[in-house]
Amino acid sequence: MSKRFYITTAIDYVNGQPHLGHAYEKVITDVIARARRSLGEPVFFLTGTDEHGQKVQQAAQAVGKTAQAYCDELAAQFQALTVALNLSNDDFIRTTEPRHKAVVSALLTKLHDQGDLYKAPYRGWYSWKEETFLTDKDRGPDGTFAPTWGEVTELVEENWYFRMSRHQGWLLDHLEAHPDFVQPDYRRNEILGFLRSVALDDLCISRPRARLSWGIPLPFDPDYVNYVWFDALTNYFSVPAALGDPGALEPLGAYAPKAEGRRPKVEGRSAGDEVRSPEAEVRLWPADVHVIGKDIVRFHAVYWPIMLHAAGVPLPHQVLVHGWWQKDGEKMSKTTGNVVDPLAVVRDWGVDAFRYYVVRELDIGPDGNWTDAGFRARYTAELANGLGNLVNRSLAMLQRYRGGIVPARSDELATEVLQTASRLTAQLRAHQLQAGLITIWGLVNRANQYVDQTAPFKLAKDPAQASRLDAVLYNLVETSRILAVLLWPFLPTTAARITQQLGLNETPDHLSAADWGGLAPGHRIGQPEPLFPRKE
RNA sequence: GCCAGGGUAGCUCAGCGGUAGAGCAGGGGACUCAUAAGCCCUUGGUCGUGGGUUCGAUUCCCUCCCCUGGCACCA
Repeated sequence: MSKRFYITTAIDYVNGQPHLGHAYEKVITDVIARARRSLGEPVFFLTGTDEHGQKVQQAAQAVGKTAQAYCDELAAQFQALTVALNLSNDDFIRTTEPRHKAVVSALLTKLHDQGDLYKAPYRGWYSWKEETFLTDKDRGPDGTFAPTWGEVTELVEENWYFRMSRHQGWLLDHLEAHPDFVQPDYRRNEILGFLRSVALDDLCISRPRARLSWGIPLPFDPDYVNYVWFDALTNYFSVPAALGDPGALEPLGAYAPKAEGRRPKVEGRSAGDEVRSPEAEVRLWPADVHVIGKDIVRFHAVYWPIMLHAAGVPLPHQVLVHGWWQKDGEKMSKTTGNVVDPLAVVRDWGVDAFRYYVVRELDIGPDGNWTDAGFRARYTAELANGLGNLVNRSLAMLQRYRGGIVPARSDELATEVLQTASRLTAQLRAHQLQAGLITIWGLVNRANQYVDQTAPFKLAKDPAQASRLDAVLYNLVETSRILAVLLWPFLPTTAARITQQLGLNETPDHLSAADWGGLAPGHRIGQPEPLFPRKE
């Protein structure tokens, strides 16, 4: 089997509840994943949680739980989010899983044996209360540390470092040679600017176990655990390796852990069945797209490629960087309460309304602004009155005038529909999701216009116009069918409902079905039902 | 402080040498299949400021102001 299109989200740190930012990143990743499947490519979509580290250890302690129990609870919440958002992820990685830890250890052992890691002392100001080193940024205006830090003393601590700095020139060359490696371009330019102007330091990759126990031990020095980088970033690589992907195991050579042979287990999903077939050989690495937020660009565009390069592992093809959401023009903050709870929106408006709004409102890259009024406006105008009403009036007229029986084929809208599908295909390949929705709605609007121009409700009153009415009705229901196919990556539930109302059994999950003439004359459609009920 | 991007209709943005466009919002109209939805028409702008180049600048150049992002520094 050929290599799958392998796409990942960032893994979420389990120090709080899932919020809009988490949900947004997962939705756009899911749309890309579904789009590639719809285009006929095998896909592997990975998401998960980042569970080690001091904050987790402290948070667990604060509520009197073990770190593991605390992580289990929060991981369950993030897994519930993937279900609520109707994500088609093929696996869900938790960094506390043995399959992940084994790969992290293998990678580090290889680097250690190669001499890419070294131990060195670190001297700094340490807050015993907060259990962290402070920097000059933490000093007050008078040069002292604020009392909130508690006792602060100068401390010397040995730690392990990764020889990152020596790869700076190589990375710069790589970025210059691969314009797609970081997208959008302005993010790439920022990284290029950074690499040209700043000398990279080596990366501190450990914490003494005495100070931080909740982490993956360094395989060559049991007094230390991993600090962030090789733990969190490696998740993208550890899943393919654990699944036995030769593309991931071969670079590790003798260091490779034994593959579990376990196939990804994600319950209750419909998409990507072929991906989960147990016989299929898993070929994922290198990853095609890492979807991340702008706050972690440097880790993914600098640290991660250098880590992989040093280990002799092929690099992912692209880091795709999205922006952040504001609420009503202001930063979302728990303390002020101006937050958007994605689960509440899904509950009140439906998962597809949520998916639609976030993809339609914000292009991948810039920051966006969530307003409840804007959400409501798009829901009403574009989903209910646009798409929903079109499908509803089209099916209702076929039921009323032709008893729900599809008439003879007519190709009046065929050209426009195929042009839409063609344009959308190109946009999906380019990850232009917002543009894709605009393209689809161009067809929605055209079809609504077509109803008024052809006025089937007038034709129905004149028996002499029967064949003309047939033609118009065919164009409308066939357009509705193809809309379901086009919408699938974005609004899978809605797409399935349209197909179902059309009385079809298949799932509209392949763009190849967007070919004109798929509805057979004589087919009996089902009953129309509003897709997006108007709210009050 | 340095680098990049941006300031165009009430809102979100496109245009980038020949005195401006889209969507939404606002106004009007004809219709009735439909979730009182949809369709058609339409009012809105001295294109951030001040200069310059040009026959002519929103469009090119310079100054300044403001916003956003990145980096650095200080705290």
